[in-house]
Amino acid sequence: MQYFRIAVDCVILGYDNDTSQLKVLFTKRIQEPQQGQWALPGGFVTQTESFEETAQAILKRETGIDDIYLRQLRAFSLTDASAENRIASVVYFSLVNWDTLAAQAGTQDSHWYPVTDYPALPFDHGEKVVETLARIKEVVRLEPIVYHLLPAKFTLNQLQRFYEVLFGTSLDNRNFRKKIKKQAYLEQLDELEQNVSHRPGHLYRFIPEKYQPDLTPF
Amino acid sequence: MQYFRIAVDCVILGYDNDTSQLKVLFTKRIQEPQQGQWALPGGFVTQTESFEETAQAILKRETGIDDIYLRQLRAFSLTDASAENRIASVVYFSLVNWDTLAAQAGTQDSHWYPVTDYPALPFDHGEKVVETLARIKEVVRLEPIVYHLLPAKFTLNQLQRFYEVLFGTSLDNRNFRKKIKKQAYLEQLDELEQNVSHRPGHLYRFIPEKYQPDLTPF
DNA sequence: CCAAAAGTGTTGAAACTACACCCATGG
DNA sequence: CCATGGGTGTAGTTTCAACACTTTTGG
Repeated sequence: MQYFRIAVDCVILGYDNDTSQLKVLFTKRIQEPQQGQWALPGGFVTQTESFEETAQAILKRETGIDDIYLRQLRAFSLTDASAENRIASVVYFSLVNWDTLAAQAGTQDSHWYPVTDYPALPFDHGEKVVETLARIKEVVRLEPIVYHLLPAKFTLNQLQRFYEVLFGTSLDNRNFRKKIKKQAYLEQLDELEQNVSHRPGHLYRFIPEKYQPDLTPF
Repeated sequence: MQYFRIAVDCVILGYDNDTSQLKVLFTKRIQEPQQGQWALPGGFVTQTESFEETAQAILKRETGIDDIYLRQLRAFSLTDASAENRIASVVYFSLVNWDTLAAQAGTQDSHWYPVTDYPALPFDHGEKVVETLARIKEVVRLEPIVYHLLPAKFTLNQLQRFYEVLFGTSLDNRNFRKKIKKQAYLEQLDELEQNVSHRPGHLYRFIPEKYQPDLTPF
């Protein structure tokens, strides 16, 4: 009978509103193999933890934040495989609000890379990042998870820019506004953007309770 | 450091065109715990296999079929947990063409239950079935995986009935036909349904190559 | 007053909903 | 000729795509 060690790898994504870039967090590996290389933050599942608890601990360690959107991508079987020391991994992805991050710049041992431009990763970590991004595009179309990546208050144009960055398209501003303003889960606030050197936009916020999944066949 | 055994559990779904029922395959557990109870077919991952290979072996064993649509749902951490003998599980779901099945009736040790009415399952198997069905509804809206469940040649009304069963709604026949006939991946054949005591329907088939995923933001 | 982004409306095309009757086959 | 399900069209409504100019603010 075969026994495995199980690692949890986290694809932690943040969105930098200022530069309109989606970023992913890597950490320097402190152990062999591949010591010193950038890789997905991860850790082994311990005796008493669920996978999700392991993931939460990794997120807390890497970002300092407790309450983070977290969702499993899937399990990968051939991570770092060798007959003697076989490791499986379970990948979680999480979306963090860049504004609430202390270490936006990264540290000695961790760095946020744009998802469009990051170093080669060891093992199957590259595949994990790519698959996560594909999955997020799917989920975004079904549920408004976008809001985990944006500040609590945002303008419609910031929201539009995010969609454009994620899908790599450009959207018609008027049509986008018409469509998004019909969503019940968006609320316009009586506040304006601050400290911008142009006409300030109205701020909106997301009301998760008002989101209802669409259960129609097509 | 904690070591795990990893099981693969398979949620195997088939669609019975005659009764318009979606069914799931259970097998009798041959070992303790819960010996003799109906449960998801499963098996442990061996030394040299990937999870997917394990799943394929289970499918072959249970259905006799090699080439089956197979997709990972996700990993579950607390399956059959005890501190001494901790087991993780990875759930795959697969969609089989009921027509090609030898043992549609089930055997002594395996049985197809309607997804609307099946016995209580041990461990977290019930949760796994429920989550699989929810996931399939999501995926069906994005990709035409429906076709794995239907016979190679089918009528539009059979297809409609399937959607109705899966989503538990009823669809307008004329509108359904208009919509589905626009899909490039459906081809009308020069053949009619056989052996029905009413006007026979035209047969259609699915052309997977013609399916293009929709990559638009909304 | 200039630069920069916010905000707004209309029109034609396409898609969606609702709805009722005739047709082909087997028994 | 009866029962059963197969197959079809239209009209009103809604949604969608395309498109350009005025407004507000900071500097």
